[in-house]
Amino acid sequence: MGEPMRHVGSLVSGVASISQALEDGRRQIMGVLLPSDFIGRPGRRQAQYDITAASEVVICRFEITAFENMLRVSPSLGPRLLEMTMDELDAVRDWMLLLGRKSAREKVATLIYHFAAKNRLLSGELDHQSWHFMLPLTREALADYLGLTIETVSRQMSALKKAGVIALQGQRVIVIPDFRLLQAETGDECNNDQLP
Amino acid sequence: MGEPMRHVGSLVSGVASISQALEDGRRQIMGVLLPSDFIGRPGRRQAQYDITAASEVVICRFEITAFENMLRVSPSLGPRLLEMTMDELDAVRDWMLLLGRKSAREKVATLIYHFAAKNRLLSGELDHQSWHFMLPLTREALADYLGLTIETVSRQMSALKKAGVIALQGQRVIVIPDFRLLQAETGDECNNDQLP
DNA sequence: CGGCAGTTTGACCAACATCAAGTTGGGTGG
DNA sequence: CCACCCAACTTGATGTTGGTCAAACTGCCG
Repeated sequence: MGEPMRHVGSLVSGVASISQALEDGRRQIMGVLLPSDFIGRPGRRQAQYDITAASEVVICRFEITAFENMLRVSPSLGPRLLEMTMDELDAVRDWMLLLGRKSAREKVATLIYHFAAKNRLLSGELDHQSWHFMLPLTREALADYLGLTIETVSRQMSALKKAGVIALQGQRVIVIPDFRLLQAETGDECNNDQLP
Repeated sequence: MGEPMRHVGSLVSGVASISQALEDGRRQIMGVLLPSDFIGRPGRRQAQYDITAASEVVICRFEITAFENMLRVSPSLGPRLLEMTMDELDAVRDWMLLLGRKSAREKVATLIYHFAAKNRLLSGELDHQSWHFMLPLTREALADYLGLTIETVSRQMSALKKAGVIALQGQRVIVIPDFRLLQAETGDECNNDQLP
């Protein structure tokens, strides 16, 4: 409610989250926005979700009407946006299985696995089994993304550390000695064995 | 895995669900398909989700390649599909808040509220405060949709009945004496007061 | 009149939340 | 450069919600 949305855009650098909250403060993050992700909804003038920066961000934004014109004129833009929207829909549907059916431990393992895999893919170093990267979210954001409390997230991270599945350098950097060990904790049993 | 998808389509009549499962049997329904809903994903040859009929259904289906040609040729089809996909994305994001942050009672109340509202809208009789309709899903499907067990769904239905928020006729027909009473149980506190 | 799938109810238990201290570590001012 | 500060995080004790296991109930169909 309040002023209408005037822009859509795309994230150029940094990390942000898209979330929704109940009046009593309960919050659910529905997605983490990374560079190249689209923000906003052409065809609608009313924001429904909160976009929150999780770091310094750069956003490339368009007047919403201008973007809608581009959409009408450029023949490649529509299919591209449809493709991105469908990818997002698939990602969000996968996350629903996590929210509705996974245990706290599986949730935390899955989240770490996802971020690690994305980082590894971007850097192109697929040959190493071990890996380390920086979590772009606070524990509170992690909790709101997983449908857990901060304390439960923290406890499960400690448990995974004790089990040797991950190691921590400081509070944000995570080391993964063996990807398959981590994958085994996600509950997916996905036989995507492209690892040696 | 297995044979590639050869068709996309749209639901003409009946009710179906789209779901995903873990190997140990845990299942999450990610959406309920009603007449006019689209099924499938142009641009992809691999089914990722299970579509399960919840009643007799009629489906209008297309060869996936034929549909992709229509998409290229017809100028109104792309935007239409984009609009539908974005609507679905919004619906699914709203459901994530339910899965991650709502109590069992709020989940059950929200689901009943949604089905009732949709039915009421379709029938056009917005003037009555009370309403009755038939739940199109078994308790098991309800549980898989809400991320709960059958038993918990059953208990919460009984609790709402005892509280006078709903009444049951048989096991599938639900009577709602006062919509606002039901809405108050959803946890949304949404001030959409278009009721008298 | 069974038979059986779907549902309800009860007793008990485990997982996660809540409440309450502690601990860590990065940034700031002295 | 050090000491302090404060937000973010961890850990522990306890409570509550929803899951599990088990038994009865309903109603539809043969």
